[in-house]
Amino acid sequence: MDDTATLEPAEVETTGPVSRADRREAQTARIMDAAKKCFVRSGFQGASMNEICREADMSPGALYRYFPSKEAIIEAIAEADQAEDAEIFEKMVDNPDVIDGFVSAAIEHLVHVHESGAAPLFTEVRAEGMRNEAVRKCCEISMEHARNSIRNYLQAAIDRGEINPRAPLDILLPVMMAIGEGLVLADLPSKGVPVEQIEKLMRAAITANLRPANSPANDF
Amino acid sequence: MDDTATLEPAEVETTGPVSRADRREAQTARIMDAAKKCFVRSGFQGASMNEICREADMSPGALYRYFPSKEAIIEAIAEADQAEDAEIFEKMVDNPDVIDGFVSAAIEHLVHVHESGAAPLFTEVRAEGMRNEAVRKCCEISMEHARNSIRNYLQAAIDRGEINPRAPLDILLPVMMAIGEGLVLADLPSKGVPVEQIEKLMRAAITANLRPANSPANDF
DNA sequence: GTTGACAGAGCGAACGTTCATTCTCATATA
DNA sequence: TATATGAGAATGAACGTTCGCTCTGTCAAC
Repeated sequence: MDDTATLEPAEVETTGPVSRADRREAQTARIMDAAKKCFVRSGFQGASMNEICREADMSPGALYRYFPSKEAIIEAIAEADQAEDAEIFEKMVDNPDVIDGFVSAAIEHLVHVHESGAAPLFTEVRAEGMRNEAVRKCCEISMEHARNSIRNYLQAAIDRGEINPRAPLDILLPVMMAIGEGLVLADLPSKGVPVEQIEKLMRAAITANLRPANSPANDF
Repeated sequence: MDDTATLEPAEVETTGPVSRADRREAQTARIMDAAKKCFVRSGFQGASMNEICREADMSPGALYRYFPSKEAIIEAIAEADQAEDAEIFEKMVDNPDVIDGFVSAAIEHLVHVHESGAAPLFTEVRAEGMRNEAVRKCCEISMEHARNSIRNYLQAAIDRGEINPRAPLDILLPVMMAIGEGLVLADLPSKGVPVEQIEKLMRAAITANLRPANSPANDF
């Protein structure tokens, strides 16, 4: 009836053999995909291993060959989730316009979370991070990674005299990231708010706090 | 050893008797307080009824006289939590300066969540709302309540010609609320960011989007 | 004022179920 | 044959909830 997963040994690619390592990787990914669905549906604690096995079309015995525990699956997902996000803010440095660079990165993140339907998972990871030490660590590391990328980016712009932030970076960064995270978690596009509008308002908010010095006529 | 709760029939107040209804109310509150602690510690699904009973210093049999199920406790807490928040935005209308009114309300909310240590519970409620219909409804109702309060407040200011928002209210409100929620959930004061600084940056962001017409010299 | 029936409150063992995990055994690959 | 992979029944612990019971305070009847 379902059979949604790519499982059959042949037919998927024309290649028949598939090395041991490749199969292991594919199976691991299959479990993580299934687990994500279950976690979104039922939460980390609410999803049972049986539910995940059913979703992955796999027996418990098989699953436990790839992950030693439920906890390990949660951690792997949290890690993958956060690693994905970190990338976005690294591309930011290529944009010479610091405000456009930051806003574009944030919006790209927002669109990515929206389109992949990851907002519930994101929320779940956040909640789990409040009590699960491993998940918290993982979140903090990726957060700090992003924060450092942004900090360097903004500091360079400050040094060039392009912006004159309303507060020291130690204050500004956490606030800007909290604002961004709020916008991402709310998943407004799914509620009918167009991305372009979100971007416009966000840009105004960020501009007001970064205060570009040489900007051609701020219109407010 | 602990005996933290107000349980003893006498001694708490000079009044000895304590009516049946009063005791019921007190016990209900005691259970909800204990449950909150457990939910923060272990999550809605991770906290067991036994854990809650232990925290409330009460047997399961006794607890089930007050709540028919674990689900019912969760709903009661979510409801109380959200009802508390709604109040803050109703007092907002008393402030004639619309930007100050909005920002002050948001900051008051933020401080309240920070001081009551409610951020983890808030996060938990959000996550549970993603899958529990009753909790979702409860969140949406209180959200809409707050949104309506703010909408009326801003619309009046628009009609008076005091502000000229950068976008229609249908767009502006969800964005502003998402920003506010992000700031509340991040609980920045607990990470060393002073409230006054958050307020300053938030005020700039909001001002940039509401665009007060008669404001004496915008400094950006 | 005493008595006795009654209702609400509370207790904690016990229930059936479900959980994460393990074990045993079969199959497929090399 | 040797080894990695898989299935699925089995396991014991923990879960939410229920049950039968006791205790305590209230109040009408006398």
